[in-house]
Amino acid sequence: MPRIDPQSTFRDLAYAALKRAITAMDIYDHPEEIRLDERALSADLGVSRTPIREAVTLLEQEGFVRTLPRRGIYVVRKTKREIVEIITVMAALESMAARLVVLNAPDDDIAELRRLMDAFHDGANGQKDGGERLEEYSDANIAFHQAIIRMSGCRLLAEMTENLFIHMRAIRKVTIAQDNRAARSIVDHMAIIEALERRDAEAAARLARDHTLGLAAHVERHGDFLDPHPSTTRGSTGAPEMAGSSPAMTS
Amino acid sequence: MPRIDPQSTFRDLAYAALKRAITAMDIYDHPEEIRLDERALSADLGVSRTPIREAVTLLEQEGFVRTLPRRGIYVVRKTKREIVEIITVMAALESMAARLVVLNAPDDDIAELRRLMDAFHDGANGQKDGGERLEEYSDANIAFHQAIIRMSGCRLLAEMTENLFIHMRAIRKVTIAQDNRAARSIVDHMAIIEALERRDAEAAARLARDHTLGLAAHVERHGDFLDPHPSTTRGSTGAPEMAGSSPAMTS
DNA sequence: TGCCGCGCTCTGGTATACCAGATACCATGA
DNA sequence: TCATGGTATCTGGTATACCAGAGCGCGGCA
Repeated sequence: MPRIDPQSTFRDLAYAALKRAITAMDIYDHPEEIRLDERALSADLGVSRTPIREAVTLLEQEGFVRTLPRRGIYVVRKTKREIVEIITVMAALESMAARLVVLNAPDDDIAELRRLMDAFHDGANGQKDGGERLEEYSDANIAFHQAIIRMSGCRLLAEMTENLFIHMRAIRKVTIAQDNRAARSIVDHMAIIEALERRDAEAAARLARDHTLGLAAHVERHGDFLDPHPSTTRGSTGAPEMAGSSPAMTS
Repeated sequence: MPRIDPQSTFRDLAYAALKRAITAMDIYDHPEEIRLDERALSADLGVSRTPIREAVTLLEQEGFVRTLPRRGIYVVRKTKREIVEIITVMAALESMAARLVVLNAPDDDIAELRRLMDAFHDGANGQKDGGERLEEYSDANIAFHQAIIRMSGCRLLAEMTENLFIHMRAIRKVTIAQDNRAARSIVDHMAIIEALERRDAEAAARLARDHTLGLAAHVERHGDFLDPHPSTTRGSTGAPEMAGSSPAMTS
C-alpha cells in the first residue's frame, strides 16, 4: 500500500499557489508595485482568509512579500544590493556543494553532469536564433547549478538555495543576454566539471565560487536598472519604506 | 525623536517568546519529546490562538518545530546528520564572510577582532576552573564567529546564519569540552585573524572554512549521542515519524 | 475658489466558533 | 483475561465576525 499522506492543508496549497504566482510574474519587468489583497485571494482560491494569512506569513519570512499593517501586502522587488548579496551567498553555498561533490558523489553522477552540458551544446549549436538559445541556456544554466547542489547530498544546502534560485532565475533572464555572459558561463562550467572529474576539491570549490561571484560583480556593475525607477511611480509615493529586511536581524 | 514603530504585533511577540523559550531550553539534555499546545500557549501568553498559530508557522518553517495535524506541535531535535549539515553550511557562509572581511572591512574592525580574542585570553588564564572557562569560551567563540559575519557587511549572510547559530550554540556546549577543542579553536581563530590582517582573502576563506569543517568532522565522529536514544522513550512510541525535513524539499 | 477637517471605507490584526481526524479509554464478549 | 470496537475528548485546521488604524473623498468655511 502506498501510504497516503494527508499533507495537503489549505495553507500549503495557498502557499504553493502564491509562490508559483510570484515566481511566474517577472517582477523586474513590472514597473508598478504589485499588491496582494487577503480578501481577494481568499475569494479567488475559495478558502477563508486564515490559511491565506498563514501562507502570506511564510512568504513574508522568505522575503518574497512584505506586509504593511493596514496598508497592504506588497510583492518585494529586491534592490541591486540585495541581489548582489543573494548571488554572493549563492557562491558560498555552491562552492561548498562543489567541494562535497568531489568528496562524496560517485563518478557516475559527475559523468551525468558532463552529459547534461554536452547535450545542451549539441542541441543548441547553430540552428536556433539568439533569443531562443539564450532562453534555453538560461534553463540549462540553472539546471547545472541545481545539479551540483543536489549531488552534494546535503539536504540543507538544497533547502537553503531553493529560494535563492527563484531570485536568481528572475534576474538571470536580464543578465544573461549582456556582455556575452552565456559563452563565458559555459567555459566556467566546463572548468568546474573538469575539476570535479579530477576530484580536485580545492579547485572545484574555487572555480564554483568565482564563477558565481563573477555574476555578482557583473550585477554590481551593470544592475543599476534593478533599483526603483523614480519615473514609473509618481513622486516619492511609490513603495512605502522598505527599510528593514524581512527577519528581525537581531544580531 | 526615536520614530516609534508599531511593529509590535502579537504574532511577532509570540514568535519572539517562543523562539526565546526554545533557544533557552537545552533540547539535547531533555530526553523526552517536548510538545507545545496551541490552546495552552494561547492562555499563557494571553492572546488568541491566531497569532500563536502564525508564530508556530514561522518556527516550523525555520525548522525549530514540527506540527503534525491533529497530533501536536513538537520541538525538533536535530539528528546528527542534520547538525553536521548545519555546521557544513555554516562553514560555507563563514568562509565567504571571511573573504568579504578581507575585501571590505576597515583595519579598525579587524583590530577590534583581535582585541576581542586577546581580552578573552587575558581574562581566562589560570584563575578559573575548567567548567567556567569553557562556558565563557563557548560564548567568546560564538561572539568571534558572529563578529566575522557582521564585519562582512552582508546582511543576508547575517540573516541566514542567525538561526544556524542557535543550533550551533545548543550543541557547542557539549562538544567544546571534548577532545581539547577549546585550545585548538583558539589557535584556529588566531590564524584566521592573522590572515585577515594580512588581507589574504584566499587564506582567510580557507582557514575559516576548515576551522568550522573541523567541528563538523568532530560531530560526525563523536556526535552519536545526538541521535535519539532508544532507551529514554518507551519502545518505538517516541517521536511520530520525523521523516521529511521542515520545508517542502521539492527539488 | 481653494483649503481644511470630518467621516466613510478599505485592510490587515485579532478573537472565537466550529470541523474532522487521531487517541485513549472503557465496556463488552469470546 | 484479553482482544475488539465504539465513543468521549483532545488537537490542529478552517471559517467568520469584529476591531482599529490608514487613506481618501466630500462638504463646509474662509
